[in-house]
Amino acid sequence: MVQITKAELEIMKVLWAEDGLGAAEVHHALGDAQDWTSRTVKTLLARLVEKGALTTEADGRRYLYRTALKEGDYKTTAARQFVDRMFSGRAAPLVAHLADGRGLTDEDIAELEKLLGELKK
Amino acid sequence: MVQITKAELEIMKVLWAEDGLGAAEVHHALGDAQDWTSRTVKTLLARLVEKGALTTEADGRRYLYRTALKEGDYKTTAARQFVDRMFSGRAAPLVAHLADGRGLTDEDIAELEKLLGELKK
DNA sequence: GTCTAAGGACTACAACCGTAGTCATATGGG
DNA sequence: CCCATATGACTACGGTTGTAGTCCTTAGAC
Repeated sequence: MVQITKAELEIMKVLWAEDGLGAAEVHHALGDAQDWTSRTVKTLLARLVEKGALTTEADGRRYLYRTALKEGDYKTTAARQFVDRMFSGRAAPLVAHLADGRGLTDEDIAELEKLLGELKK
Repeated sequence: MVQITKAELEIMKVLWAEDGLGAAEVHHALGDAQDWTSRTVKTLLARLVEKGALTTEADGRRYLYRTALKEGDYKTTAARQFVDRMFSGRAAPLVAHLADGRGLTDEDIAELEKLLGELKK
């Protein structure tokens, strides 16, 4: 699985939300969330293409960027890696730590219960 | 919260398991898990001290290293950061992604149910 | 007492990351 | 037709990380 950094992930999020944007559009979509110049955005896009996480399609004299890495696949792998590194692969301690401190919302708990119900089938 | 890298985390794990070891003992405890020279281990220990994640206590002409950062605190923060970055802070999608693919073990599911039961109180 | 070996302090160095700048080109507005 | 501007290609640069090496001191083996 491709390794995506924190900054690059922000770019991927934009393109997962709307695929096939040009660099300027990605920059715009980031808005104030990330205070990056268009140069920075383009560097990150280029690095993602190099890594194989994005593909380009010529559109006149610019590129449209498309995700080559599926959001779900990436997140599944990332979650797994994280849990392996931090919690020896066990999900329960992870959730316990999340609950600790900030606490899970009631909604989180309800969703988790529903999920567990499905998993047991 | 101190930022701890992947390699540094391996060192912390050793000291969380048994606090107050010397550099050579940490190196030994890592065993074959990490194929590092003792130099590398000492560099990582020094960086962790610099970051404030460990403290030293002189023991003759060597140091004993002690954790200054509690395992639970660190893991809680790390888990939160990860969930925020990847899943907008929602726990349920994270668990869903973990379940996807490898699947959670029955034990995981049982633990999670127990945990949810406690959380609802 | 002398020499080796273990320890800590300091230094190294390439790859990666965040954040951009420069350069050449090409296009659309006037 | 010309020029500002947008775009992509390439380059930059300091900080972090992984992975060590060198140097100096000192304690213990003999």
